[in-house]
Amino acid sequence: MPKQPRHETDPSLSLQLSVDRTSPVPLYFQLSQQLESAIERGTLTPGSLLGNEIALAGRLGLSRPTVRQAIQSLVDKGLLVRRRGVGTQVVHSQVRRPLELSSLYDDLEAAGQRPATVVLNNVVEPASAEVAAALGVPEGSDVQLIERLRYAHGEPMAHLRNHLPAGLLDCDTERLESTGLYRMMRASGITLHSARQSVGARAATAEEGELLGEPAGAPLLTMERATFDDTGRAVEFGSHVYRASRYAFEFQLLVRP
Amino acid sequence: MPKQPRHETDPSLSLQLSVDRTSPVPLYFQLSQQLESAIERGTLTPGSLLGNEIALAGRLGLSRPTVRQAIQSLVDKGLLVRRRGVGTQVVHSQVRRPLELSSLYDDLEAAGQRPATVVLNNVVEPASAEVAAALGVPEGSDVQLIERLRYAHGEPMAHLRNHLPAGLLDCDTERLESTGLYRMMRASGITLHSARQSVGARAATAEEGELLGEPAGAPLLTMERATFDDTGRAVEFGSHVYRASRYAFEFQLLVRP
DNA sequence: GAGGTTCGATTGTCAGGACAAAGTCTTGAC
DNA sequence: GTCAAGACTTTGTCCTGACAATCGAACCTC
Repeated sequence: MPKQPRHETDPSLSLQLSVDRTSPVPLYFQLSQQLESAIERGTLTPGSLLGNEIALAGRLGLSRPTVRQAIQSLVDKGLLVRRRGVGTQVVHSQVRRPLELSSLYDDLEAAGQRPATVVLNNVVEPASAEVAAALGVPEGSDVQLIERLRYAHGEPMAHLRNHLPAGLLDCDTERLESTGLYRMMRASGITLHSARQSVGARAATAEEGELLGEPAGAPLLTMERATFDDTGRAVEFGSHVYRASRYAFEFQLLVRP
Repeated sequence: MPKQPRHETDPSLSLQLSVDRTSPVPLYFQLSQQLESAIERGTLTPGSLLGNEIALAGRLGLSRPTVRQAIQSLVDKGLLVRRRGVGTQVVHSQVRRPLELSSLYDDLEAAGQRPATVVLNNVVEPASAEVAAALGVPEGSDVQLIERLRYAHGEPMAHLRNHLPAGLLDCDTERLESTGLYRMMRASGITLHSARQSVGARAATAEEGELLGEPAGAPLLTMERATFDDTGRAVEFGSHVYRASRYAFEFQLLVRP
């Protein structure tokens, strides 16, 4: 019986990889996008080895650091795994997205559930102690309160209470009913950086039950979230409750190596 | 009035940065750790500019790529922000840890709450349809079931049900009561890679209430989690319930740029 | 045949240089 | 005084080259 060669045929050979040096898009990014779409498309099958970096660089006319940068970005996304002395492998799938700072609106829309919003309240009020601490503003100073009810498929889904520093955003009620809060922030030039979240559960009060169409005492999923931009300024503090019978948080997370 | 110079005094000058070239620890890692601890310690204050990369490299006797690699790792952690033409700034705090795949045991221990575990069940049984799908094994094949009650400060905290592929881990009951499941996995050479989680809420059944010291119908926080190693193999599927009155998930997350 | 050893393959780390792109600041024109 | 153009600073991208660390497999010894 003939010996098997150590490596199967390099799958990246038949991959039609190429880069455009006249494009303003960085070369490493062009490469990482092509690899990522090849993985999603299934051209690069899970478990298969990517050819070694030096050969890949030579074939594409790139330097090894550039190729490494492209591969590294996919490793960070959890799509590839590198092993010294072995090579770079496509992860055996199961990876979707590693938990973004997503708005409920975007999530529902992406899931094909037509989201709808009713603004219950949109006023400026003095900050309570809790809100002031979360936003890093003086207690009693002006903050914007936005209170919304979010529907999916015509059914109430969540009760959202957000506090924003006053004047940060033009909180037009009509726009709030047609899109998500984060989308409005990004559109107005705020670059979101990080968020601190707390997810818990508690029983519904009579009022909450009324709003959400659940009996009093029904279990609710709660989330509190403070969001910060890249200067460290708090841009939003939210206290939300979700109907546990209709909603759960789903997310993927990666182990940092 | 005299003009202010553009830059305040470079804070990294008084930082006692140094690298040990005889150490097996990579140079970029030594540097990033020193910077990180300086940030945590408060020596590098939020908002302050790090000296430019080239000067920093020269001062430390390193090359610029090495310094960049160190800085980049902290940017990925959310501790630093780079701006072209401006410099690298320490993020205005608020960042702790960007959500790890942590075990409840480690979390409780880190919080100073002495965790304790009682193993209720530790048997091999045939996989149900749900478990088989989550673990990627045939329905009815052997899987290990571990059922535990986790205490903190002597109070019941959570009811943990885990299913593992049979034979993956030596599930010694005594070790299970003295440490966490993930720690056991890592110790036996399994490299955790990613997990898919779902967090929700529901009312406690009578049995659950009994176990956890809550009345029937009390709100419980639920988590289901499938964990995968770097070959894509499912190594664990857990269905856990937490007392909502005593536990909430807290985590930080970063916006991927 | 079993076990340790050597060796090739592959990624990890590091250096040094060059130019491009973007933001800030100063200078100058109006 | 205001606005625009240009100089300067800083990070972003890319290249070439070199050696170290680690893994897997083939090889050799016992």
